[in-house]
Amino acid sequence: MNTPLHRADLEALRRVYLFSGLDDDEYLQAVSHATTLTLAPGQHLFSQGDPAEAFYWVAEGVIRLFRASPQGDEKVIDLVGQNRFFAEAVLFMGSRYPINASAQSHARLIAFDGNSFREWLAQDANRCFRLLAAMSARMHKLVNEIDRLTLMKGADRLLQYLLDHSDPDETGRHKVELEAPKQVIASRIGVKPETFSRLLHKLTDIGCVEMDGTTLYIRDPEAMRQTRIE
Amino acid sequence: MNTPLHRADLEALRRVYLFSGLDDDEYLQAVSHATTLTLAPGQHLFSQGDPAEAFYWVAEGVIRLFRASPQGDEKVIDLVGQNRFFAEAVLFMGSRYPINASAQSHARLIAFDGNSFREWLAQDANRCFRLLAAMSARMHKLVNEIDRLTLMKGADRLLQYLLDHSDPDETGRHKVELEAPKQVIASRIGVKPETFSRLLHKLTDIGCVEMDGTTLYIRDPEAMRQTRIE
DNA sequence: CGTGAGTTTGATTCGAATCAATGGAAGTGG
DNA sequence: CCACTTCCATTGATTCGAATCAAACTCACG
Repeated sequence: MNTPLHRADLEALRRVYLFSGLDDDEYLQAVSHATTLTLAPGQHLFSQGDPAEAFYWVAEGVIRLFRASPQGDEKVIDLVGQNRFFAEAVLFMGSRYPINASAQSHARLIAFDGNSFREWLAQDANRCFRLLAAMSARMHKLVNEIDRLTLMKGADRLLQYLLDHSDPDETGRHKVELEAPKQVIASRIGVKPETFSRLLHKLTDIGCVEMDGTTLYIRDPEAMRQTRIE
Repeated sequence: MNTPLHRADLEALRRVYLFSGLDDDEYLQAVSHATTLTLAPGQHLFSQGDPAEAFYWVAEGVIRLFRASPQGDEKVIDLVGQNRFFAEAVLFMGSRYPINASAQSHARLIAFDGNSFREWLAQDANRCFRLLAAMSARMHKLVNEIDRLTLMKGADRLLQYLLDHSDPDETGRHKVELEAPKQVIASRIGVKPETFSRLLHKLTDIGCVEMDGTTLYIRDPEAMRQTRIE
């Protein structure tokens, strides 16, 4: 289902770093080959090894990026929410996606055709610089991820994840809306669902966290940021 | 210790992807702000959080890139050997190195000044494309790394590492020269030294691998590539 | 209501870390 | 050249975190 871009998406996209500060011409040229597509919850977008012909921006919903092992286990590499790009790095690589992507929820995506976008980039080194910066940030995140997987225990990774995803709400408490079912978050932080459940309970027992269905509240984020769980 | 580039390095650098296919002018301009520096074994190059003013190419030796935990443990992210770049992604980021770098052995590096190099890049989108490609490849490697850390057991990661670093030698056997002390390789694949030792023995017991001090021989790489250790 | 996916809880197993000690190999200095 | 230190690798005993296996429980949905 490919259609032109909605008005609202055009405006939102223009504010993201990759496109900010462009004049009208430049911008319209950049998005001229972009199309909207809609995914149902669970719908598959691309698989590891598929030829990479486009990259994406999430206008609405959550996309699950994951690797699958030969045994059928899957490891969620990232959950990509609103206003974020994914798979943009692939445009300069072996031309194959290194991961799988599925819609975690109902989602609306903006797809950028790879060839057209490369042409657009090639016209101006400044445009490339934006992309380079975005990719650097992405790499930095991946290194952090490796670091956490090796240097931290499950409980620490969970806490870290919660802190990274918390927002102060009306009452001043720090709220975390889980962006996916718990088993998916579990895979994201690198533990099994059962372990995830237990870890979460440990955190509530200690008093770090209050749980209320799919939303959590963190008691004292600042104090916690240094904390190690024992 | 900063000195101009050696003749041999100039020629070798010219053959690497980032610079290949440039005319003399372009190339000389690219390396005009590059300097040679020499590190003694164990010498520190930069720390996580240091302002990033340069990136590097390894002319000789091995550089250890690593993260350190507050507890003092360190995780080796990568061992960068001859003819490879590192820290190039940082030029477009927060201007701080996200990792530590030390010389694992005696090493000769070519340092590229960040500002000058960015200027050089800015002159031509094609130059940026080379860098984008290099960074994509790097990201792909990081994703693989995460995948292995979460989806595979220690023995599998070790085997994988050995396969990735094996070369067929004169006799047709597949040889692996360990690029660093075993404890460092251990950290690289994400296990403790003691575990590394035990895993290596398990592999030799099974008959996958022959060990001879710092060099290893893999019996049947092709068969092994699919293998899971149980 | 039933059905089934997602979550929780409990008992058990397993992989790897930890703690502790021994065994080289390389390098230093008298 | 040998004693001595030091770093690195190995080996064994034990502990610990997390996976696995198995079973209940919850709750949204047809």
